[in-house]
Amino acid sequence: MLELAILGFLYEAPLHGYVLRRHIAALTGHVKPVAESTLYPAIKRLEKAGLLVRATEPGAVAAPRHVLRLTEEGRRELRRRLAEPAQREITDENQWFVLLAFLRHLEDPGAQAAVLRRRLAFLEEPTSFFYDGDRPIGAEEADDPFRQGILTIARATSRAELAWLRDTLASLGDVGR
Amino acid sequence: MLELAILGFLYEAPLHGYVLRRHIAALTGHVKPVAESTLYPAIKRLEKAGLLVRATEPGAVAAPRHVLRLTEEGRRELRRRLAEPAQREITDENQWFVLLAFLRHLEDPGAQAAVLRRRLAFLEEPTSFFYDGDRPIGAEEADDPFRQGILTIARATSRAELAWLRDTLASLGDVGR
DNA sequence: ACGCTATACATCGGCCACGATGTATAATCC
DNA sequence: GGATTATACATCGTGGCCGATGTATAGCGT
Repeated sequence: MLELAILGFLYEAPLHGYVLRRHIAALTGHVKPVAESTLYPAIKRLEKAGLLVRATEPGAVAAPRHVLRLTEEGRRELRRRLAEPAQREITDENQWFVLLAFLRHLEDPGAQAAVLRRRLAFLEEPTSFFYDGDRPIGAEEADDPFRQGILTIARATSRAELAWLRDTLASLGDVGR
Repeated sequence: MLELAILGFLYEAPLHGYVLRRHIAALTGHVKPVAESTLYPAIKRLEKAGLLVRATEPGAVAAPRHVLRLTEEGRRELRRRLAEPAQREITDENQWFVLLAFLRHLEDPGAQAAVLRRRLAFLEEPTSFFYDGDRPIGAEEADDPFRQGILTIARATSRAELAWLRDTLASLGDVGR
């Protein structure tokens, strides 16, 4: 997820680590703060994999900056990760949001629609959080207000996202199944 | 998060690993499947910490079962973790939902309300996913439909949860700030 | 007869994330 | 004048999570 965010932001413009960090903090930081000690090793991994290169520039106000720029391979890799996301990136809202943030970099509307359809299929599967044996328990019959809350909130989110997905798929010219 | 789920389910009744796993899968599995190779080491950690004990029973249909039962210390630890959640458990919806699922085990409504108030404070903070410099970018002006979607969905979720939080706080007899 | 699925546990290696800590400089606040 | 904050990088150790793999037994379909 972190690597996807790095590739996504650098796809738009070369950045140095510090600015990159602030972008990532804005995108996911309120939910899951990104530690510097996670970001810098991640940058190193991507560099080692040949997906980005560093150029050292004298620092504007402090230490010298390492300006990070995606290689052509890095640009291909971002598009690949966007087009073929892992199932976790479809199901986990945190990861899904990161993917959505950069989905515009897939130039083919059909490929974009295909990704949205995977999310749609996931949301259309019936899922409950609690079961009585095999029978799913609805929000009305949950035995405490907190579990009711989970079901209520999840349902509201799901409804909003389904509406948005269907609208967006339609405007992408997707003909449905 | 996993440990909290284990403690939470065992607080209600002793279970063996396999059933515990199915409960956890129902609670969080559609978003983030729980691997057996994560569950069993987690159980071991909790056992080593003195929070639960195992009793081996002959297996009903297969291998012998290890029935897991919380110790008094384990029960105290669950209540402590519920009453004093880490900030991540407040901000990350996945973790927050697990916490909510077991909040009923805090017997004091005041303590329950205090936890909900922390989530309320978090949701009331203004947060945007994207910035133009320091200025947050709203859903209307986001430059692509996918980023618009993120903002739209997040807003819908937030609105639903805020309504539920205020209702529930009121019914817990919370007088507000 | 054979394979598949469910029950029921367990280990191992690798990767990744995080907190703590370190090293500088420059600006701002009190 | 001293402390704090922001900029800008980096390492290290701990520990969690995961995929792959292993070991059994029992039932069910074909």
